[in-house]
Order: sequence, then C-alpha cells, then structure tokens
Amino acid sequence: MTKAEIGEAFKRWHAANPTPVTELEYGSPFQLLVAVVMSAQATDKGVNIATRKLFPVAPTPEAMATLGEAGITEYIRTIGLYRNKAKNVAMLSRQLLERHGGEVPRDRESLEALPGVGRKTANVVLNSIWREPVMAVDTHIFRVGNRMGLAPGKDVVAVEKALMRRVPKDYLVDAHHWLILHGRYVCIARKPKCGECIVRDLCQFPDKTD
DNA sequence: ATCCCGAGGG
DNA sequence: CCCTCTGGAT
Repeated sequence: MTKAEIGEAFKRWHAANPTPVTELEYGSPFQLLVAVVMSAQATDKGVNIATRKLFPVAPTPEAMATLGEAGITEYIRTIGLYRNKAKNVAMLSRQLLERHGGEVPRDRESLEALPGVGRKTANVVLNSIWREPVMAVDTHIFRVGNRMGLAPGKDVVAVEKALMRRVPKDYLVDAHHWLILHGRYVCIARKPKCGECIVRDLCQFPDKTD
C-alpha cells in the first residue's frame, strides 16, 4: 500500500467509527490490566463472561491478592490457559501493592516486569488507559497488517515498527482498535468478508470470489 | 521451539 | 474433526 492509500484507509475507518474502544469490560485501570492479561489466546466475549463475576468480588489489587490463585481459578476456568492466568493475576496484584502502591504503573519497563505482562499487553494498557501513541500488535493486527500489505513483517515487532512508521500520526492512537475490530469482524482469519470490507479497493489481496 | 488450554465456529 | 481467539514464559 502507498502512503496515500494508507491515509485513505484510516480516514474511512475513522469515519465509520470515530471513537473506537476496547470490547473488554472494566471499571478501572487495574481491571483493564487484568482483563487484558486474561485475553491472551482467548476471546473478549469469553473474558467478559468471567470478569463480570470476578470483578465485583475482587475489584482492586488488595481484594484480588486476598482472593488468591485458587480463588481466581474458580472464576476463570472457562478461559483457555486459565492456570497460568490465575497464577499471574494473583502475583501481579501482590506486585502492584508491594512496588507500586496498588496503582498500575504508566511506564513500559514496570508494566513488562509484571508476571503475565509482555510487550503487547503493556502497549494495550498504555494506549487504552492513557491514549499513548503506541501499537499493540496482536493476532488480528499481525494478520491484517500482512494480508492487506499495510504493514508486512515476519514477527510482531517488525509489524509494530512498520505500523509506527506508516500510520498517519493523527490516527495512531485509535489505529489499534480499528485494526482489531477490522480483523475480528471483517478481515477474519479463516474466511475474510471481502464483500463487506470498506477498504477492499486498497487491499493487496481482496477475495475476487466474494 | 514448546507449552499452556477452554469455548465457539465451520 | 480442525482452527482460532487482543500472548507470555521457559
């Protein structure tokens, strides 16, 4: 895609959805952090079903640490990788209390030092809570970036760098959510709905049969 | 490179 | 049945 085509694509996504937000349900930065950790290789819908019961019981790092790994497990058994996630969320809550006064740190270094938090999750927190211009590249964005020719790359870091370089500055903060939603509902992994795609004419691989 | 790991869709 | 879902740690 050319620079002009990329600008046009984001212009359309912006027009269709001016203020995109995550579909994860949360009531505080802490809850967003926990929800994102739990969303690894799982659907937002599935995470929301679990957190709707978990967050009222454990809305804060204090309550979550008290609930503990075993307690958390009972609420998230229906989510994939639940053993790792329960352990990470319990440890992460204790670490927030011990090192950060129970607050979610704003810098990437501190975030990535938390158990279960890697580059992608740290970027989601920085972007969703403080609207910082960073790109969290997940399974959807990696696929869309490569499939469209928007941001080709062999690994997620390569795609992240390509997006940071190619997405127009004015659209960078919201680009994460537009790309996620596009990947989730239109540019689906198995069978992309090219017939419903608003950027089809800008894409390098539109499905001609659709 | 491998493991973790349930639910939903096709 | 197989693939996918807002990955991270080893």
